[in-house]
Amino acid sequence: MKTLTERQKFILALVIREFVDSTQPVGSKRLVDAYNLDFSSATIRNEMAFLTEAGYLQQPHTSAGRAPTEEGYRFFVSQLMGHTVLPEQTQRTIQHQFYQARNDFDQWMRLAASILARQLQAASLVTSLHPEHARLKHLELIATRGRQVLMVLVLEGGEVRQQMLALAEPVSQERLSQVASWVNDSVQGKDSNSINALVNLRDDELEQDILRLTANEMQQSDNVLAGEIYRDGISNVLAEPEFAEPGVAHRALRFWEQRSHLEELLLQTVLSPSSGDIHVLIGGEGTWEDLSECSVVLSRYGVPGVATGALGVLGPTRMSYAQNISTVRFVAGLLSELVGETLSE
Amino acid sequence: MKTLTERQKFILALVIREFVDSTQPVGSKRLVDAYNLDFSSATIRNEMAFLTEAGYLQQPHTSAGRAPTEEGYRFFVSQLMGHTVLPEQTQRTIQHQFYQARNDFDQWMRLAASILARQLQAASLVTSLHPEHARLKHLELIATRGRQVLMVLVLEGGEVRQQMLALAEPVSQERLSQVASWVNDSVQGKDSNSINALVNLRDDELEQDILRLTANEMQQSDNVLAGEIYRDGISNVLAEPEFAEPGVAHRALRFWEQRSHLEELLLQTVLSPSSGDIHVLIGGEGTWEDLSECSVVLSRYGVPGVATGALGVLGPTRMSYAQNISTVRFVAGLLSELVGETLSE
DNA sequence: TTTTAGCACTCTAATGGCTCGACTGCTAAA
DNA sequence: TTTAGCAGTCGAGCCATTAGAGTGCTAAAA
Repeated sequence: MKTLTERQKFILALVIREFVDSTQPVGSKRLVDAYNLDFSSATIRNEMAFLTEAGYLQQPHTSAGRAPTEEGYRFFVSQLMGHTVLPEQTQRTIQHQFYQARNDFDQWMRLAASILARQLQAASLVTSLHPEHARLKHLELIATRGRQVLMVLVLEGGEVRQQMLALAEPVSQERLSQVASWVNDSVQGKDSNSINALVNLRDDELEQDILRLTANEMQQSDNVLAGEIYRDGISNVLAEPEFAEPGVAHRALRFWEQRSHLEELLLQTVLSPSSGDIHVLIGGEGTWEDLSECSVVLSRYGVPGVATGALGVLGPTRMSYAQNISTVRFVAGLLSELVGETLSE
Repeated sequence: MKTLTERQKFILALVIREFVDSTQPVGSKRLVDAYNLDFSSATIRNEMAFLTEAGYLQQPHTSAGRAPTEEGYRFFVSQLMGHTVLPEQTQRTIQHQFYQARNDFDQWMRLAASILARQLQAASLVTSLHPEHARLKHLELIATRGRQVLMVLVLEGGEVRQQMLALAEPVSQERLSQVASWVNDSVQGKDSNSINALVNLRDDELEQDILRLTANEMQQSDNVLAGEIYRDGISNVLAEPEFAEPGVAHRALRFWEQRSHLEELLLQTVLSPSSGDIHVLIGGEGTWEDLSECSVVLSRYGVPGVATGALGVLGPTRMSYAQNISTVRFVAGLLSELVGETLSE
């Protein structure tokens, strides 16, 4: 990778800014005019030629202006952009919206998605909050028909899981309530391992079964992505000009719609062990074919080691990275605070 | 509305069928060739002219073939189509998929959406099952921080609601558990009205508060659309040729994404008191501007009077109505059976 | 050595004219 | 009542042309 002079960096940043604003490849003359530069268009042309050679800019065709390459965006994000902080006014607006919904615990994530989508005119994604290690708060067993039993687990932190069980033989509601009551008395606050360890200490077969199934369900709940993934604002993205071609739009939408794709994306970025602060994926990064025209900004939120989740936005590669990153960072921070207040007892 | 001869009905049905298959306006000659008709193209032309006059067909321009009008589709669906039953093989495929997920109670709706989307290459929608009149099964109160309390309600039928409360003053977890335990003993199986009636019989302020809040939350739960709306397969729809124009695609997507729009749509069709069997909305029906190129097939499912929900598909107006309607009907029936088995005790 | 004015060149997007072909509606005969 | 035949219509596709934006290069100016 060649090193750039200060002026080259400056021009690269300008080109990106202008391209993001105008949607059009930017030419040397236009750039000089738009920003009242002290250089002539010929100088800009020379620098642009260099930046193109270095792989940071590209030309759609010979007689067109320059557009940033993915590499160009990456350089911009990592070296040029710096830390932007959200304007006070915007911060207050967002805080206010959360304040209004402070009681609707299970609506926070939906709200976060809605705010991100509206604020950034992008598609947003928020996973539900997930305890790192599930602990049982309460168990409920509800007889339905014959051997069918509905099991409801309330976990510490408020997450709820339900599962339909088919027992070996029919059991009365009274018997079920007895078992549930015993389980609630003896294993409250325990995690799946401790519960599993209890199984062999009991003689009663039904109790054993229930303990086993409870532990199993809680193990499943330990999967970071077991909960809901809230999405919003995808129509914002498809309104962008780069998605006018039906093929591009269709690929992006297909990706976004498929939960498994999103899970993979999250696991390989913010949910990976080596996860840093904020992840920025530019143009699919070679791995996500369907996202070739898109960029993704992701962040983790919550209380590390206790309960966390992930959130982020997807937009065209030609997005305002400074704005997107600072907004995602701010919302993640805000949500983390709210969650922290709720969890710390 | 003019009455049609048998032959005119026959030709209308053929034009619709051919148009649905080919995506192209169909001409008289093509129709004769494709179906080996016993009339000449001139005869077809005369009949087509009549059908156009009557408002069932339209020409994009003078020298083009005919395409069905929305009125034409409506006539077809209500008079011509008849009752199609899903092929045995398809029925078994679908049943099999449900059988495999029979224990994942809360996954049924998601699965139903997925099946509808895949089977019909359309966008699908399934609301979560909703009890007509919520009854309390279990209440859990969890102290979090200071005056904050997480309230979890488990309703009969398995629905779960959680809400963050801010009490007048801090209360210990023991006290909360006492109150919860008392509530569980005394109001189990009661609906919101009965619970509200209890409030004034108690002296304890905390108990009164909790009762009030519980009743309030259950009333909210009585709203038919309080639960989740699962969606799938919207990318299938945007792949259809009529959505190649970005404007059309964007409008449809914007509608589909906005929960409030879907709620309104459902309330005015399958959830309205006068609801019949299956609802078919063709081309927005003048009410839904954004759905001008779309049709929607909706059905209610569940056990009437006990717990119900709605499901359906959205596709281009040029859809195979017979196939869509019969599939929606079948899946709704299947889901109703499953739900019925689970609920009847 | 760096910057800039000037110029020849390139390529797209837009425009207009042309043809081809798929339809139609109408008329007159079967 | 049906059909063969025919004149007429209109969009899609295919040039050729043009206007305009932008480039790279060269040689002069700073």
